[in-house]
Amino acid sequence: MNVHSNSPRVEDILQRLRRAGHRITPQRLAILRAFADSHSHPSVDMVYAAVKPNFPTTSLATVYKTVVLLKELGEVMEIGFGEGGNRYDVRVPTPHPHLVCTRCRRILDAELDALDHLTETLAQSTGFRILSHRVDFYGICPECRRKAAH
Amino acid sequence: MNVHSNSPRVEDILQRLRRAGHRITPQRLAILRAFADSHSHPSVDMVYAAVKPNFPTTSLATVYKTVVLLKELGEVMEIGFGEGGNRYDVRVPTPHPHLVCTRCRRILDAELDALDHLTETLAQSTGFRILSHRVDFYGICPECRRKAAH
DNA sequence: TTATTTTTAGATAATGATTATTAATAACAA
DNA sequence: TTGTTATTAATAATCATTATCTAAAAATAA
Ligand SMILES: [Mn+2]
Ligand SMILES: [Mn+2]
Ligand SMILES: [Zn+2]
Ligand SMILES: [Zn+2]
Repeated sequence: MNVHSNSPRVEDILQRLRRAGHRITPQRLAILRAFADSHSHPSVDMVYAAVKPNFPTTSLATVYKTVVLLKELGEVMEIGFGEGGNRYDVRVPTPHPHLVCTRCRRILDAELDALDHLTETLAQSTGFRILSHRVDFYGICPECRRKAAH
Repeated sequence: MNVHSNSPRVEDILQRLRRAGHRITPQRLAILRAFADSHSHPSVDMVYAAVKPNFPTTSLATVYKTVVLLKELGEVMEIGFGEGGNRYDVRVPTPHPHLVCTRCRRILDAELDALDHLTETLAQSTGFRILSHRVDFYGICPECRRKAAH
């Protein structure tokens, strides 16, 4: 496999991994690529399934440990869901709103320019020091709506 | 104990429990009151701890089963948190924004009049049929800020 | 009331995603 | 190439929640 076939995002992370003294193993590279390639905020299982064909001996525990490492370095954001496992965003690892389709389980990024201003207003009115947020909208995505309209 | 010492909210729920053919047991009453009395969106463990002194034989499983029942009837809203267990809102069992203090773990209701309009705008621009939401702001509450400023 | 039926409580086992453990392996500096 | 040591893979442990099962309690019938 061509060593230059990585996205800029993957190259960035690889550099910071090396700088922090971590080793670049084939497993890590494959897991990292799987995370970065996905646009649907994958779960650990989804990444595991994507890596398995190329690295059949890969352990699920290794995927989990890579997630912990990437979280520590701030390179992945965990989106917690009780049921059916957490989801991850390696492309944009900072808090931002999401649209969650409850039918196909896809998760899309949402644009909400008003959010920052809203947060500031809330902080002023409540006295809270707001440091982060979790903003999810649940519903049915356009594709699932089209399918449902037989 | 006076049978009329319940809040209107508790009375409402009791009526609907009876109407649905469920029995009002002392355990259920105690658990229900503990949920309704709390302003901090308690966890199952917190409710269990509140009930234990009055009903020492109460089982944790009974608290969990009461939660399931109340969820089915739409009388409690579950707020999922991966770490340390879920939290519950019996006072306002419909989606609304929350302020979560990451220091003392308290959860407060937040007023966000702009949210409905925001949701509609987002639905229009994305084609999603938005049915629900989860809006949490994480930070340090005023009391914890005061304590931190020794 | 007493008997019969159904619901619920309490104890505890099972579940499932995640984390911890540990011996074997391999990345990488010298 | 070799040695050091991080990492892997397999698997056990964890922990909140759910399921199971029996006894007790409550509703219902007789
Ligand atoms: Mn995202
Ligand atoms: Mn609330
Ligand atoms: Zn969909
Ligand atoms: Zn606080």
